[in-house]
Amino acid sequence: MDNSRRNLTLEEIGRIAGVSRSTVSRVVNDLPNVRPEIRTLVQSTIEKTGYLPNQAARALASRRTGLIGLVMPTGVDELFGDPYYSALVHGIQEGCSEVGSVFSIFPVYEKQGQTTVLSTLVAQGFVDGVIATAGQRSDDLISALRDRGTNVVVVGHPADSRNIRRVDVENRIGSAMAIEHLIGAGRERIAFLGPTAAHIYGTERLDGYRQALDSAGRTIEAGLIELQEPTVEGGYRGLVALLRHRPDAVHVATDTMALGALQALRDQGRTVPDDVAVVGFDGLPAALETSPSLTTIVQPVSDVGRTAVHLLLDDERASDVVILPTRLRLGASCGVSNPV
Amino acid sequence: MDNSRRNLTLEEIGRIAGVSRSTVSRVVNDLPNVRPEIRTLVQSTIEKTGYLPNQAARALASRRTGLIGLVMPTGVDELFGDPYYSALVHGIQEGCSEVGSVFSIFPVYEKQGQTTVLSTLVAQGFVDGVIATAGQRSDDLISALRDRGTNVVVVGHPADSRNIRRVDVENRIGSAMAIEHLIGAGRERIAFLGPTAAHIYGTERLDGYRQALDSAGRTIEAGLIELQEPTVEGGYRGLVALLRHRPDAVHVATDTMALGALQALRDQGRTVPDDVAVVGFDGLPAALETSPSLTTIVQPVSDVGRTAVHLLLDDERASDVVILPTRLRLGASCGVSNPV
DNA sequence: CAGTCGCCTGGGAGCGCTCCCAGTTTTAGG
DNA sequence: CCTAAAACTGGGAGCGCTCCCAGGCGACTG
Repeated sequence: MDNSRRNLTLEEIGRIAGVSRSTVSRVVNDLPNVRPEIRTLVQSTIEKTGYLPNQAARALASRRTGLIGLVMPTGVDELFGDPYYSALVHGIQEGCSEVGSVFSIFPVYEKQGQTTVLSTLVAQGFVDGVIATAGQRSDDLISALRDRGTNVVVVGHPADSRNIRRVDVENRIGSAMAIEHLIGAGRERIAFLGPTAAHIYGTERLDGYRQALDSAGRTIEAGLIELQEPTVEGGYRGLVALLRHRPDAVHVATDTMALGALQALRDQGRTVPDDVAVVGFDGLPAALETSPSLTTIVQPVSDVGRTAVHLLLDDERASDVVILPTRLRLGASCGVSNPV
Repeated sequence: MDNSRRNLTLEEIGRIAGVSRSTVSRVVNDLPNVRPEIRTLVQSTIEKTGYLPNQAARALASRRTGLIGLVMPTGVDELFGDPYYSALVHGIQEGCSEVGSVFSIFPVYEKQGQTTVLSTLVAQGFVDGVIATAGQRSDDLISALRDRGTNVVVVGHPADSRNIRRVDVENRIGSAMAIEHLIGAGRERIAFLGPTAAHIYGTERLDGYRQALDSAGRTIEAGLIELQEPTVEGGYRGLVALLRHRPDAVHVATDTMALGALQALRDQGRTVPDDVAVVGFDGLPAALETSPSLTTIVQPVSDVGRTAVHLLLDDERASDVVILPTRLRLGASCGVSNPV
């Protein structure tokens, strides 16, 4: 391999191999209509010269870059450490390699006009499309991208979801499953502990809770519903508040909160699942390591990432919203023995 | 703002404003030689039309993209959760906004030929330059990038550092400071607990330990040197092993290992700093929250990131290697009262 | 009032690629 | 062996921008 500074062009490779720019282009892009021996010849001169196509020129001519961006309006501090994002990134990565794109994370800080900076970059030519996660801080950005005509797919449910393609999970059905499971386990006073109303997924999960109780003919007791920040601390506080209303089960709408809730139950001398059964939501890895292990509603985070990539690159626009199913994963925290 | 699908071009903006493509370009790029009233006029039509320059065309013509990439050959799982990376990313982000570049993280998985994929992307036109962190897994990649002629700056010390611009910290001097501090505190049997030899920074820190003891006229006892994986567990194991040689102080060469070491000391019934003084290395946030709080050698991670960006974009190539100083931060784990 | 300089302005010439079409060669068919 | 179709090949015409140069114009000089 030649380590020359300057990069060669298609034209030059063609000159060396004794063919035209077009033929070299066909070989590089693996297109048909090249005689096998010519193809081999060209391939070997590409190899020999260490030629790499210029992405800028390619992007300009073809109007595609082969780059997909994940914008993260959450600070990097949150990103680093949240297992949800880790799984999501994995899924996106997988999806990208399936479609032959490259994947890159654009961390966005909220300082002055960063949103502007971002849409500038993203809007024109840098990327083929953008995946963004819904959340209070990103919703403005998402709307801005949509209004700019940027190819964007949202993970989750932004406040303004008009005209936005998105991938989400069955929040409502998932939480309903959790409640049905607890009812099936003979629980009478089932509480809900979830994130504040600012988080749309939380509202959806609360809806599922309400619907499931309703369908079972139970009354919904306001005191058995507690909303807190979706953090470990929020879970702890929320559970302490709930205990005053003597629940015998609680559906904690995020596993992170469930971690706090389990700790609170321990500190308050309640045993899980005997005194209080717990069912989480999310299916984070940490939920497998609690004691007792957490029964939870698993969302297919990795599939969400993969699906987002495909949706982003799907020209046919088969569907604008894809909702992926959630499933119940039994642990020991709900008082039901593991399935066969 | 007009949300038309198709993006306008410089030429079209010019036509609307009644000026030429060149003048619009001057306004967009904030170049001189435009009459103020014309500038205002053009700016307002740009505003009105929502025009954004095409980055691909710009990159092709100017040979610059304004994008800086951080390649992460460590799996995303490691990345997510390592506070070192979090600080580094912050620093790079800062540096980028200082020079007006955009910053993007390229996660690289080690699957088949990902290295190839990466250098393809990175080598041509996508980015102006790449920042890579040194480490066993990334060293091949770094060499490959260098050989391709990619503009690259390495953070840390790769195995093969010939012809590579890099930013590093004073590992040797830092550890020497730690030892001098412990000597000054009256410690007699000072141990070293660091990462295995595969980690070059660890070797440098061990060198600092040796030099400082040497300068103080002390003998170096092989049993007081212990190398383990640079994890919390490694720190725990390493400290347990060291205790057989009755140290009254230990310099743990990474704060992560120090976390494990402190736990081990606690489990073994030793008090810190009375029985064993501890000085760490890195200055991670977690070191502030241990009990007792960890005295440690702080490396300016954020500055490392900023410096890397400037080095990457520095045409003059003022210097090829920048070594940033480390400093001692006093905690309670070394048995010296806090400074005034 | 001519000459010079500076500030502006417009347009040509690419950057290296893709896309498309017109040619040329090969292959198959009659 | 001729012809039609298929397979292959080369080059023109951009993609939208930057860079550079030539020219226009007003202001200042002597």
